Amino acid sequence: MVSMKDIAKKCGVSIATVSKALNDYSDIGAGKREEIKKTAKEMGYLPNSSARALKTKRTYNLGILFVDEARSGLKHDYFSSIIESFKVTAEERGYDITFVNCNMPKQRQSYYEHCRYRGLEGIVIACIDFYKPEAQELIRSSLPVVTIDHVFDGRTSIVSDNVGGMRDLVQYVCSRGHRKVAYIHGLDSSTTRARVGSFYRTMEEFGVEVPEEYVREAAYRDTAMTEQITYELLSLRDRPTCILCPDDFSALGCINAIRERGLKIPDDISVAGYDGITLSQVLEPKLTTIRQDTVAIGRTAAEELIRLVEHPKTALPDTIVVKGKLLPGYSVKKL
Amino acid sequence: MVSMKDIAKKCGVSIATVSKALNDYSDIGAGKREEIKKTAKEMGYLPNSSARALKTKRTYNLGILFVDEARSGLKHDYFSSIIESFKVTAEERGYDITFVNCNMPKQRQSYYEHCRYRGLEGIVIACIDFYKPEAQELIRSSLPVVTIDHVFDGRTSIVSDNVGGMRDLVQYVCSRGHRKVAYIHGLDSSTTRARVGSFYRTMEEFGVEVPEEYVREAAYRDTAMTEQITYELLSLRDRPTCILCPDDFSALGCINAIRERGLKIPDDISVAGYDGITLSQVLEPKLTTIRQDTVAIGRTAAEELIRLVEHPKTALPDTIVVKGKLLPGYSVKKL
DNA sequence: GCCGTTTTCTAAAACGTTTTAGAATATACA
DNA sequence: TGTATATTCTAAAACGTTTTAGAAAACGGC
Repeated sequence: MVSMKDIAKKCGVSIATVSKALNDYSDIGAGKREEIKKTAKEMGYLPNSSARALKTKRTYNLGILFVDEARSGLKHDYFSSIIESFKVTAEERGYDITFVNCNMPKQRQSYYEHCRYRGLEGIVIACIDFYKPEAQELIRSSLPVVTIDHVFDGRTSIVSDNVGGMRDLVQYVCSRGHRKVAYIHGLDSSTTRARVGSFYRTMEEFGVEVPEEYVREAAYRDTAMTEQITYELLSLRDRPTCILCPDDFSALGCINAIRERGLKIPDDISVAGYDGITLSQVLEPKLTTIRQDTVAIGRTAAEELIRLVEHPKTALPDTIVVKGKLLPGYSVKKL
Repeated sequence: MVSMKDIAKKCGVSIATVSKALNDYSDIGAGKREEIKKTAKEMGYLPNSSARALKTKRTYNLGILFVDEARSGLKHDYFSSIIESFKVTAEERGYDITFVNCNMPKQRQSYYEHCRYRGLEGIVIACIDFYKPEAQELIRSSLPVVTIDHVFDGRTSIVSDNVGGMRDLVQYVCSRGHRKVAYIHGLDSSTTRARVGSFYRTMEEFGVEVPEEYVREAAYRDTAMTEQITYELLSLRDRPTCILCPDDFSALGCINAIRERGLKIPDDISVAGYDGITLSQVLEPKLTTIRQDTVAIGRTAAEELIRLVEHPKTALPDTIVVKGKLLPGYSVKKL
């Protein structure tokens, strides 16, 4: 590997001069600068990021901690879209992205230790069990951290507008005349709590008291559970006219159950999802859902994290809410 | 940040001794070693990977180049599953994963340059336009490279068994009595060519000549195109009894078109996909498809890449074919 | 021709490790 | 007891940068 020393020798100058020339210091004469740059290119010189990092204490490397219990981390459309957007923005700003290791073998380092070891300058955390001690250690650490869809006191977090999203969805459903609305919500999490709360409140605004048996729980993306629960909802004496699902994917289970019973969507019963992933708009009928703005979430997360890294003094921690958008689709009938 | 120097001072030994103690050199007395390790832990010491990399020329960092034209890189279930598996294996072997940057701003580095700069020890390439000059530069470089689903002379590649997979699928379809089988295949690529070739050959083994109008082309995952083409296939005087789709997701377009025409799957017409993503087994009816073994592909890619990195002499480049598995589902009727 | 500036360059230290070569001490053997 | 051999430790160089402090040269003004 050709280093600055080689260039210095070839150009008959000192290493310092090479460094300054390549970094456009005003110190160096224009002629010499160009000559050095030229021979650097000719010799195929590339800077060594390790050496640079060692000296400057800047790695321009961000970490991304992203693993869910189900080991389906990257398969989850919603989160992988966010990551993709985060990556694009970070790279445009000159940062690389490294996964925070979670499967290390011997001498197991904690998340935090691993981040320090690798010199990651900031971490974005998503889709993880935020209450694991290891996660807490990282979140409580002095490293710049941005969390997604989970708020921590004194830290920056980007959250999808679950309250507003669910409000819009319920308002749409109610405005189409539905009053008997069932909600199969996800397992307990801050996201779920926000949506459930917003569901109840908005229904109340429409003067509707939701019967207890209309509100059920199923794991996100678990079609088998939504299918089973849908059967039970359909068997109620007072059957709902519309079923809200935890997310678009699990809505498939609901849809299957409905069709299995020989009912038509939306003629006999209405269905809505949440997320607005590609799938939802390809189903027949198009699913009524809330599109979460994954691009904005990812981009904002990157911008905020980089702000924390580059201006630790002035960057105030904050909770940023990213609005979603109703995709009306055709799965909710006008009564 | 506490460094070896601090530990050395505290323990009253030299830096060299600290280094050796922490790295379990036989040089250091057992007592001293434990004492040093203990105070290192107490002081919250963490090694500095940049310094270590600078000295040892080993970063234990692998790159992953993964971006498709549609910018939907991480959304593609098949590839993101592979990545996930690659990541798990690499991390177990002590390597971290960094994305090879493709959105750098000024002084744009090529993929190759970026890999060198970051000291990535090996690169896995997937889901990219392999013929871009920039990709070629990387593939032809001296860096250890493993490609996925694309074979390059003299390089290691992991490919899904498209020939065998399509053979199994066609054999299954034919064994259920189908002879009029249409195939909507993906856009031209080595993967597509393998599948199309295998399709024709296997049909031939069953003594069937496939009419030209049965073989159509649609972009992968493009439901609008498969939908349109399915309409056309259904309008043929001699309509096929089974339609093979480019992949599971795009099969949705096909299914929608069929239902729109008032036909039932599989009673009136049969459908099959390819990939075996979660979605396929959640559709009603369960989709007949080939499950590509993304876990094995990712794991093998990591193992081979690490082999190339650690044993450059003895690691021969090779093409490794990973078998898939037929998921019969219920979308192909027995005639 | 002298002095003060400006411009252009360099020496050398530093970042935090690893590692080589060798020093110092302890141990074994005769 | 003296010598050969292990054992345990250290000094110092090296990895490839960046940066500080200052040297040398060129320039202007008088």
